[in-house]
Amino acid sequence: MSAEPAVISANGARGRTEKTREMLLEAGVSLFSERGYEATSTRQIETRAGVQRNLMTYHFGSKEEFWKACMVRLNERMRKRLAPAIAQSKDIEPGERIRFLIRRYIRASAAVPEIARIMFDEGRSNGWRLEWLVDNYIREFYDTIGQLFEDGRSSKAIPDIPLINFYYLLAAGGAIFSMSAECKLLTGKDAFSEAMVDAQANAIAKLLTIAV
Amino acid sequence: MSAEPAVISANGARGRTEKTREMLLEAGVSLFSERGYEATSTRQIETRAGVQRNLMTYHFGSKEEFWKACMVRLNERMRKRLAPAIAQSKDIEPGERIRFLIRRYIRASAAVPEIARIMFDEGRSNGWRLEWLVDNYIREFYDTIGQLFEDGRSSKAIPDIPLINFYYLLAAGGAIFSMSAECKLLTGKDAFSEAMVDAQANAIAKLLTIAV
DNA sequence: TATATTTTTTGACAAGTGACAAATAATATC
DNA sequence: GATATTATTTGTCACTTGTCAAAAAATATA
Repeated sequence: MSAEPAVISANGARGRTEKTREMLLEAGVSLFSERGYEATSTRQIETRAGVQRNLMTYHFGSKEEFWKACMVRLNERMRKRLAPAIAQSKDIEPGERIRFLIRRYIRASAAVPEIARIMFDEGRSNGWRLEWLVDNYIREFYDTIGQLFEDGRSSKAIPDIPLINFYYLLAAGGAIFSMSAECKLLTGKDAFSEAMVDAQANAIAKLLTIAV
Repeated sequence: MSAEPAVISANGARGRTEKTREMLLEAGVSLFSERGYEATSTRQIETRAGVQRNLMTYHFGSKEEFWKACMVRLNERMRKRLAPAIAQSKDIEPGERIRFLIRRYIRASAAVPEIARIMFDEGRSNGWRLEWLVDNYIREFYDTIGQLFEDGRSSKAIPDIPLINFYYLLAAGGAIFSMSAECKLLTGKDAFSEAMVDAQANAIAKLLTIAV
């Protein structure tokens, strides 16, 4: 009754701290994507996380730093979904490859709709958040899409439109999931249902590629 | 020096009041679309409008009613751009008609980018604003698109994808203008330049229709 | 067990929020 | 010109915001 409690305490302590941070990050990701940065208060985040007031400041220093931590987490979540798709795509013949990747990207957009929401939000006006997002993630993503675009163009798999428009159409492919509340109210349909995600993935893949 | 000032005063009075409302509405439209409803304060609106504090409450009753007035104004602005396009389209042969309307719609989205911004913003989560927008404008717009979609399908001018996906792709066609700040930072290009608006209109029209 | 460290809890703050009400100024009506 | 109406200006309210600081509790280290 001396060694074991010590170990349990040690894990319990780290576990408690970790859980607090975890709950806060999860609440932050959903609230920032639902309401935007300015419209989300630290107290709202703490309340949804089910933790005490001021724990966000303690664990992350400031609302600004906390937001960045949320973005890191979101991006990691997206990366984990896209990485295997990219790996798998290597074995697919060039013609079908783009279509496959677009479908997987749309599916990922549905699985992590918070990213598109935040991009639509932050992309509107300049500021430290947009700058941070572009510097840390968006630029790299854009370059990746650019590479894929060139490959697709040279293998005649992508229609003749400029990269920029292709990129923003791809990004906009997640709009239906971003606007899931409107979609439900307008059409009565759940944007996240398997059928709907499938339909959207197929529609975007069909439109953004040339049939063989 | 008695008759003239009276007339000027009379016009000046109504003119002054009208100008206050005008300045407020213009400030509201831009601020609501830039930052969203919750993140925009009445004092910010009044400051940008260049009018005194509390004049928004006086002229519109509350922030909520003021927001609705801003939405009416925005919708009117969009309607004025789309109405002539629809009238013109009657003379165009069915095959080319959809393409023409899509191009005009995208151009209108560029001319009034605030609408798409607010839709991306409010479409995310339920609330009185989304409900109001759907009831007053979005539902009607969706039905109009639905009509056009059916016409386009029966004349084989639109690819075989469901209406919902077609609709959200069309709506998202304005994303590049919504995210003009990101676009500029990412690509260095102005999303509102004539060349870019043209490219986007052509790209969406090309992808969402079947070439003859 | 005693002590040091980390985490949680509570208290407080200056600044900002939307809204109400009253005082003042400007304009319309007679 | 006198009076009524409308518009603007100023004052204030209760509430929320992000953050700092200190007290309290929990855990780690010795």
